[in-house]
Amino acid sequence: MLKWGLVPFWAKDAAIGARMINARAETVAQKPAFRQAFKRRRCVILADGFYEWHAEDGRKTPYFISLKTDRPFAMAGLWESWDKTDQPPLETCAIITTTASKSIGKLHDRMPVILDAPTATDWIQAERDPDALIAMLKSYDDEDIQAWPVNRTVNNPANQGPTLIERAD
DNA sequence: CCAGACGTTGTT
DNA sequence: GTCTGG
DNA sequence: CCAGACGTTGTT
DNA sequence: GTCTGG
Repeated sequence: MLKWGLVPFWAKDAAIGARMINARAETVAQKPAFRQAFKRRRCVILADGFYEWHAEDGRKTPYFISLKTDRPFAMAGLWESWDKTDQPPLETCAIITTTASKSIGKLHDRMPVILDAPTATDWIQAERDPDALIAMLKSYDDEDIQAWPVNRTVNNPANQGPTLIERAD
């Protein structure tokens, strides 16, 4: 079970993971925290949607973003194993972000990298040319994405359940 | 040379 | 572990 | 990102 | 107002 928040293998303290939730596609191959995972430990994180917050009238309105097919999809990720304690290794992951597609860009300037099924398979192959990997990290086709506002109860991560993704206006 | 950072804009 | 900044 | 704390052992 | 924790 991967925990979100990538803890680099060299970290002295697992707390660094809290700041390693996302990795930018533009720099993931260079950054010390991610580049080794980029070479050897790529993964996909499956979801049926994600949230972005849109600043409007001094408030941040959360939006639920998903595929028009309502099917789950793969997000490009990296994982690490951190083995600096007596405990079993801590396995963690990060989600790669890229420039928002045109429609999502109205809400927020970044979005997770969504991979279609064949590309997801490519992404997790052991040996890949770094340039080919980077080329996979594009924003997803706007035509296939839908978004709608949801209730602000989603702002508290303790809140769970299907009502969080119901449309609210 | 050593000290300090190592990342992104998010909720796991 | 490796790079950057001082 | 938002929610919640924010501090010390105390008297303007 | 700003920082920390989740």
